[in-house]
Amino acid sequence: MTDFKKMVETLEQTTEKDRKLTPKQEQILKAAVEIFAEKGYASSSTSEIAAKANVAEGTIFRHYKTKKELLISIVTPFMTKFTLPFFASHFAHEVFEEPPEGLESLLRTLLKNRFEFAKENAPLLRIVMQEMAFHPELQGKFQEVFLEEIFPKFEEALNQLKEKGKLVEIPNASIIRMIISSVVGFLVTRFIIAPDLNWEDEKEIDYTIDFIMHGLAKK
Amino acid sequence: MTDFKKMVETLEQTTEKDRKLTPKQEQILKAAVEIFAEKGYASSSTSEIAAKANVAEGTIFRHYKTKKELLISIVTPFMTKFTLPFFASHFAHEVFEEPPEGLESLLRTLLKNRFEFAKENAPLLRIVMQEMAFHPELQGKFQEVFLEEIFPKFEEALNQLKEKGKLVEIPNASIIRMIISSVVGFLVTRFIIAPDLNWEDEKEIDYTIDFIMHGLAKK
DNA sequence: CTCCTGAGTGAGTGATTACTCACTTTTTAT
DNA sequence: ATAAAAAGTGAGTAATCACTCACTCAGGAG
Repeated sequence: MTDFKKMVETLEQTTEKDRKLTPKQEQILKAAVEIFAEKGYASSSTSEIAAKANVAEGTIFRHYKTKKELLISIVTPFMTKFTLPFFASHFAHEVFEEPPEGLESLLRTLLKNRFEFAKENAPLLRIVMQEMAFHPELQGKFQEVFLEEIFPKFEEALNQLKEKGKLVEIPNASIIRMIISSVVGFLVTRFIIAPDLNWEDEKEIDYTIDFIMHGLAKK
Repeated sequence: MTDFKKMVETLEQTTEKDRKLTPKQEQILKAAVEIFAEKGYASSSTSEIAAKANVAEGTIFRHYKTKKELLISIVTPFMTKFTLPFFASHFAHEVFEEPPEGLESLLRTLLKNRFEFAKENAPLLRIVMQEMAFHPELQGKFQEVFLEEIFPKFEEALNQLKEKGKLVEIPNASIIRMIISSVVGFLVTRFIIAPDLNWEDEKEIDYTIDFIMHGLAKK
């Protein structure tokens, strides 16, 4: 009985992973996210993070062996959550229903989900885009999550649409690149480059979807 | 006669600006570009740059007062050259001729130019994209060059096309965002994210142009 | 109560940093 | 040929960096 209980606890720990955080630990993560986003990882000092978190510098290294480990434990859960919607049941199957707007509803779901997520996690988005280039560990996570999970699902959906003659006949990789360029280009402009403009989000989302739809429609 | 000669020389100096570089100075710039691109500005040390350039560390500071000044004198000419084609005579006027393919030829010229430029300056492209976020001085240059020069010319061209009924009726800012997202998305994927793939450049350029053209065509 | 473990601390450490400066060498002007 | 200016040098410096360590403290188990 106690064994079973422990088993459950262990299971919860491994699935929830980063729950059960000390208050100070949360303060550290919050401060680190803000400072990393503002000045970049390399220009942020652990002493500054400690100060902003109202914590002794040693406390940081009690929980994270190195500064880089702190970065990774910030970025990894973000990347995992970002990809979750792609495994939501209706993503891959949405394509099969409602033939006329198969791609459109797929895109709309995708874009609206990612929009809300980016809105609530703009600093994290910034950190990921900035630091990806320099940390092989992050590139590894990205590959794991994008190339091996998202890309294949995406490709499967595109093949279905091509068979129905709804899509231009160009390589899937090119199509995916164009979709992601448009989506990321919008999100980055909206939340990183010019977050203070007076954005009409609903309209911009519609424009972006129309652009992609017409750009990819069978001629 | 000598006065006239001096005048010409002065004129050449001010127009050519950063010519007449010492050999060592060129070595410094070359090494700095490589190291900045590889590890990022903040993680690059002046001592490492000096070593790679086969130069004493003091020599760097003889020519550039600070490390940041070195970065700026690398990035600024790049940004200036990148915008030059937008003032080439046939860019703004191209729209007026050959009504049927006004936008297409405009895009093709734009993309092919920028493609070749990015190809020859991939490390610089990387540095600009990475460091823009953290250095207000670079953001200022960008604003100067993009918002006050490129954007207006772009808008003018788009308005002409709209009058001819060739373009969707959505805000110019959105159209420009979509075009640039597609172009930059292609260049970044091609030269920064996955430069080692077997790219069929000609085809990808065509796909990208077709995508933009159909995405923006009047419905 | 005692013992133990994990959280929290902050002064201390060696390495590295951007930058300086007194000096030598090279280039240029006359 | 000579002087002045510019280019180049490398040891030296103060500041800052990520990280360590001996320690205190709180609280749960026995």
